[in-house]
Amino acid sequence: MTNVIAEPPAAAAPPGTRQRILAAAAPLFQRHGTDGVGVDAIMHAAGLTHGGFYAHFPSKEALIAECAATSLARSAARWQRVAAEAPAAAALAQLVDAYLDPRHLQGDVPSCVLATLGPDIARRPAARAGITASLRQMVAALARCLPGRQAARKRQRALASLSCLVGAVTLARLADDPALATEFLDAARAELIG
Amino acid sequence: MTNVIAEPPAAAAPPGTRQRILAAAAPLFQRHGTDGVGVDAIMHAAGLTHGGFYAHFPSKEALIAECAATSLARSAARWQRVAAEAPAAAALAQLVDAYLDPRHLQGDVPSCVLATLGPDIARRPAARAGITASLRQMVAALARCLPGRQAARKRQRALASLSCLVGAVTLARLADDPALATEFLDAARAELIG
DNA sequence: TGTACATCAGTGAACGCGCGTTCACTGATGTAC
DNA sequence: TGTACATCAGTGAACGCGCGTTCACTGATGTAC
Repeated sequence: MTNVIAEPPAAAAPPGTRQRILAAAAPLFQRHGTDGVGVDAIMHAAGLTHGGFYAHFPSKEALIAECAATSLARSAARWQRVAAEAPAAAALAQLVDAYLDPRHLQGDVPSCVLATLGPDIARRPAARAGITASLRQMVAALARCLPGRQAARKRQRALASLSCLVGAVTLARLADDPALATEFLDAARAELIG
Repeated sequence: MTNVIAEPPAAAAPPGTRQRILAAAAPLFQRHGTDGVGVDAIMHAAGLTHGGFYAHFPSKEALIAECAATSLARSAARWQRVAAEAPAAAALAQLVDAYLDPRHLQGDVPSCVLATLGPDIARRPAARAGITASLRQMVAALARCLPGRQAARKRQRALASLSCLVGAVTLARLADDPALATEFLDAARAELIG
């Protein structure tokens, strides 16, 4: 520590393993919460032992941040693609239907991090900073799909629509009754795509 | 343990202390997450030492469940009161404005557990079971405030409106930029009360 | 009124456990000669 | 082609710490006589 010359970073690991850890962590965090899974369980799910974790990430906190960021970035990229390629109404229907897919309520299909880890991410500065750009992209993509003439009005509706989507999945996961859960999803869909 | 005769339950504590623990725990859970605060910190905030906790609650899990349940029950009762007493449009405006109050974004004013602890509660069966009745009451109260003739349509809009409220606060807390956060709150307000 | 005793909410030391993190080591891979 | 060596991703034992929980104890309160 007295040596001023910067040491080389901890040996570069092959990119494949890093991605495997991220891929293993994402669904575990979603299902159990970020505090509900340990580094041990994540590495085990990736087919490795826990000791090797720190060759790929400086801390669990960093993994959480990167996990949230890449997960939402992937969603944002897909939204942008759909919004750019499909006609507005069809694109909107496609995004909304995918987001409100009832299979997200079971554990088997990974859902959106905003609805499954939102408040958790909000409390972690690094994670929060890492997702905001994607959040903007998703709003912009939604705005492009919405009807209306004024850009400001479209943006406003996009912000409210995204809120409705995230809230509906949050509440559907919260309701201790499958019928009520489905009602939340159906009501949001009806509100957003008539 | 070999004695079959049931022992009396752990000495009944005065009701005041129990409420103090609940009142101390609620804002801490909201700010730091349920895994981010220990029994020690909660009892300290209530002006007690951690050892006494188990005279009032069987476990931290039980405290979390009761905390979420009573917090949302209080909200539900207020919504029902407002919906019953004020004219529909005024009641809606009052509920929406209170819910989207930007002061909830700072830590000082307690916010709604749905937006601050939603996914966390959803993962805990006891907590989830304890809030569902209040969730229904809030939907019913909102439905009474919304314009429309058919009850089914009003209920549908109430479900979507609650989703929009919860999602807007979740996203506003998530956005790493105060301007974007305010946009989410304002857009939801505009969507719900023109 | 005064004394002895029972009650019991709250105390704080102690427990076992699991977590995040570190680190000396292994063993497979590939390069130098 | 074969041997010796360097590299380094991954291993797994070990660490310190904080957490949820337990429990023997304290000391204030109130009741019995």
